[in-house]
Amino acid sequence: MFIRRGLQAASIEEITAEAGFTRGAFYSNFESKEGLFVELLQQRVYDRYRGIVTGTPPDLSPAESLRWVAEKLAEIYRQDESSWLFALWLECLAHAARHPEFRSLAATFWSGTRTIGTGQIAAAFKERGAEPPIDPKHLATATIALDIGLAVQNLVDPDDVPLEIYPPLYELLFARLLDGGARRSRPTASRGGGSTRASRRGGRTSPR
Amino acid sequence: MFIRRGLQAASIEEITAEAGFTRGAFYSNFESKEGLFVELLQQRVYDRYRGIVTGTPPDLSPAESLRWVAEKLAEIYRQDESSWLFALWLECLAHAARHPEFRSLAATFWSGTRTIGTGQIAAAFKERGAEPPIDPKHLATATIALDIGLAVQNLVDPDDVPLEIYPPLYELLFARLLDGGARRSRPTASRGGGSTRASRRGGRTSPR
DNA sequence: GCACTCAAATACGGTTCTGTATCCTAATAC
DNA sequence: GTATTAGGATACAGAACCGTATTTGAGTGC
Repeated sequence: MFIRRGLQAASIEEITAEAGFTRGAFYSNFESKEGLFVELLQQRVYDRYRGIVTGTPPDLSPAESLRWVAEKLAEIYRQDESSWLFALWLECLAHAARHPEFRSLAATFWSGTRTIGTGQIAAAFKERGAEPPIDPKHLATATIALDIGLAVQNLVDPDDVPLEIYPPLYELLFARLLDGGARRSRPTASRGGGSTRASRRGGRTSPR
Repeated sequence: MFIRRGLQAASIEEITAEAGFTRGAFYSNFESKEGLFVELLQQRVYDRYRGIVTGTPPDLSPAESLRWVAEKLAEIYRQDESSWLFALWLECLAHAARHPEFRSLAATFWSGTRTIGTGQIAAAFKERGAEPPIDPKHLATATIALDIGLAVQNLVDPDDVPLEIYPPLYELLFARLLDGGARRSRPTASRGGGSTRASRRGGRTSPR
């Protein structure tokens, strides 16, 4: 019902009716609508994310394991139709803006991804014997930020912000950075060869 | 009332009462709550943005005019306390996710910024006689995306994503790109000298 | 077989909001 | 000075929710 109607619009009445219960049953099991929402989100969404992150084979190289996670995520988005998650995610954020106690919940959307991203980026620099120009955690944050920002702009303006720009942008901003910025630039790289770590990520990594 | 209670939570009753009118008066002047919201947003927010963009002095260099816009925006955010805009903006997006007719409205948040950003970036490349590695519009989109994504992550997780990482990240991802990627990297650049175009933007450029 | 318990149903009282239909009144036209 | 009109107030009638207090009843222990 949250998916169908949204966090705010879904009423306790609707939810319980859909489940075949009454409102009285609800109040003897949950604190509030938000309480139910939190429990559901933990069970149905976060646990799957956690499973992916913790289930990454440990013997992969940084580039390979990043691709591994990206592909698992892409699987989820494909099978779930995915747009419902995006809507719910925005509603969750909007709620968090006015209800600070909700923020830590919303934060878990990305904290896991940020952690592994940080590790992978640090490893990639170490592998090349290079010094990161900035805290790898902040670089991981930036990759997530790009993902969020592109998804949002694509939602409201798909013509000006098509999803196709994901791979070349990741390639341009991050892969090149990891490579030390010394590679020769390809003038018309808009089609992105897809041979580097970033372009392999294939676009979406934020919940959508 | 939209600011105080939010787009969804604000009732027509509250709004009219606050304005010293009755609900009957409302319905003889507006189509719906959303209709009022759209009119208000246009008048109170977008017009100010438009004024800034169109009011940019035409004789500035690309770097200078970008900084000019950034400073004007920073002024607004400072004087308005600014967090109400962020909350409203998220609610607007959440609404747009479920009501496609709202998306074009939400899109105007960034279309103006994207347009001037595109022009500035193209000019910067031309000034240096370099070929953009990707459509400048997409680069402008990326700067906005970074801004959105960092703001969102900062909202829910200010400890892991402090606002201080804005300047060095812009410096690292965009300024360096504009400079052709040939500059010597400074190992501990987290304090970002602030001498380049991107770092001068000073952080926030998305509505917040 | 009886007492007990606990989850769920029922019933209640109340608030808030919506949208419309009708009435009022002050300004304007003529 | 009367007629017109349009914006706003009033009144109406219902719908949707909420949260709680009380009751029911199916299972459980003994």
